[in-house]
Amino acid sequence: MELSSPFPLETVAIEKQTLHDQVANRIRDLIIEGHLAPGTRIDETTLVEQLGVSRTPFREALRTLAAEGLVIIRPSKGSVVRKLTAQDVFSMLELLSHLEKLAGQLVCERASDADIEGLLELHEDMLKRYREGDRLPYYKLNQEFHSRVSELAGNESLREVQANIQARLKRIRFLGNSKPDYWASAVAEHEQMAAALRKRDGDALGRVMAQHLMNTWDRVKDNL
Amino acid sequence: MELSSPFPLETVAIEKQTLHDQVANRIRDLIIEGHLAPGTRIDETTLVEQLGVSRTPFREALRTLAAEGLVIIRPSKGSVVRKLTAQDVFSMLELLSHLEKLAGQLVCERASDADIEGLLELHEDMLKRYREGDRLPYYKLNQEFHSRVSELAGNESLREVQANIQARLKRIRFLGNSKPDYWASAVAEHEQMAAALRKRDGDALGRVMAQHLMNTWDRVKDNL
DNA sequence: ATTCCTTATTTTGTATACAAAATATACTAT
DNA sequence: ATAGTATATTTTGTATACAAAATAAGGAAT
Repeated sequence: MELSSPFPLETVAIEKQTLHDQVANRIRDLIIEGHLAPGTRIDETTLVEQLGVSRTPFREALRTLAAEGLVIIRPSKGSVVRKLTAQDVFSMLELLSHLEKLAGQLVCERASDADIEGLLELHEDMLKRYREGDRLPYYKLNQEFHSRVSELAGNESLREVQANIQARLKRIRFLGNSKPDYWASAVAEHEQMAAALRKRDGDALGRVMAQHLMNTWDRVKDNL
Repeated sequence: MELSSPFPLETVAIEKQTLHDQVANRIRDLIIEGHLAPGTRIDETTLVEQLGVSRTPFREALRTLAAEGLVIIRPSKGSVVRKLTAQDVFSMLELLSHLEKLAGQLVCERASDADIEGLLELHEDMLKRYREGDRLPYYKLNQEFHSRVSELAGNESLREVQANIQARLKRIRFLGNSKPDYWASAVAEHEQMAAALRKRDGDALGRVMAQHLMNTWDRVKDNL
């Protein structure tokens, strides 16, 4: 018999998905993809029916989403999809810009050459999508790029927080790319990021990423 | 009949605490105050009995705490109080140092004179506690000081994230003040913060606060 | 009609009951 | 004894049932 893996099994095994996890993921997607619009009341009875689960896992899932800030639970009065005010969005983008600035600096210090290479490939993919006008794939690659930078910064807490804020902003950011000239300037900023990455110039990368996010605010603020 | 208050009632009314909220708060305190030690398995049956609630609100509370990062839920295998590795703590302190740096900068730009004054009073209280050797009150005022700075930075997202990380680190940080010389240097750093606050020198304040947290790491790392 | 109050209906909150999974125990074979 | 397997027990996950609160509907008085 072969020698078994040096890692204990549980770290390798695919994590079992409990029902409430699945439900949380499902509702999260519904919110992020806009099928449950901000401000919408979350009707337990119908949603539970549509998902084919009982209220128990459903309500547990709601608590998770509430802690993530996607949903507001008003005691005895039902839950609603959190509606972001302009101020909410600004505060998130301001914070995110500082977080990604930090991530940009750290990634240049800490990531391996291969990882940087991977980021640059991602960037090339984005460019291709841009040139071909494929908005949705571009958008997804863009999310992936920002997530990956945070991940490769080598600070798990930073990664978590970035992921959470990015999730909350997903819909908003999509709007920001909806006008062509906005898209063009976003792409130009990403070019600068790539250049800084190639030089592993953390300060430059951080600066561009921060700027990128404050520009996102400018692109987005009038839609709120 | 009198004219009613100009504010709608719900904004004034005390928020109704549902059972799962109370339970979440209760368990959170138990964890933070060390009555539920890191790594401890959370036994639903006994805990539910002690709290005198049924499993439903208890489990909902657990999901909240899990999302906050205080508890780990292992599907079908029970929950445990999250145990922080040295790396976890480092990543939190590194992130927190950047967050509070930002908070320090912003508070100098955005807070009112009265608010700054309030912070300085808090600082004086801390000094008094230090001189009298009252460790626990000092500790609480210290937490309050850092929270207040984040609050007065005028960015709600920043405040939330700071509060979350501070909560996770509460126990750890207490350790950091346990040795007298550590305490002394922490107080010295706070003196610098106060000086910067008086001058509304955001850069200086940010620098000291960031440094303060990286020093916390040095004070704490050997106890992990 | 409009306002107020009363009574239904729906919706939410919590407890309990049942099912499924994991863990512990006891037994058998070697 | 020990390893392995089968069975019992505990623990977790989910569904349902009941209670309490909020909302909606209906009707009486102005």
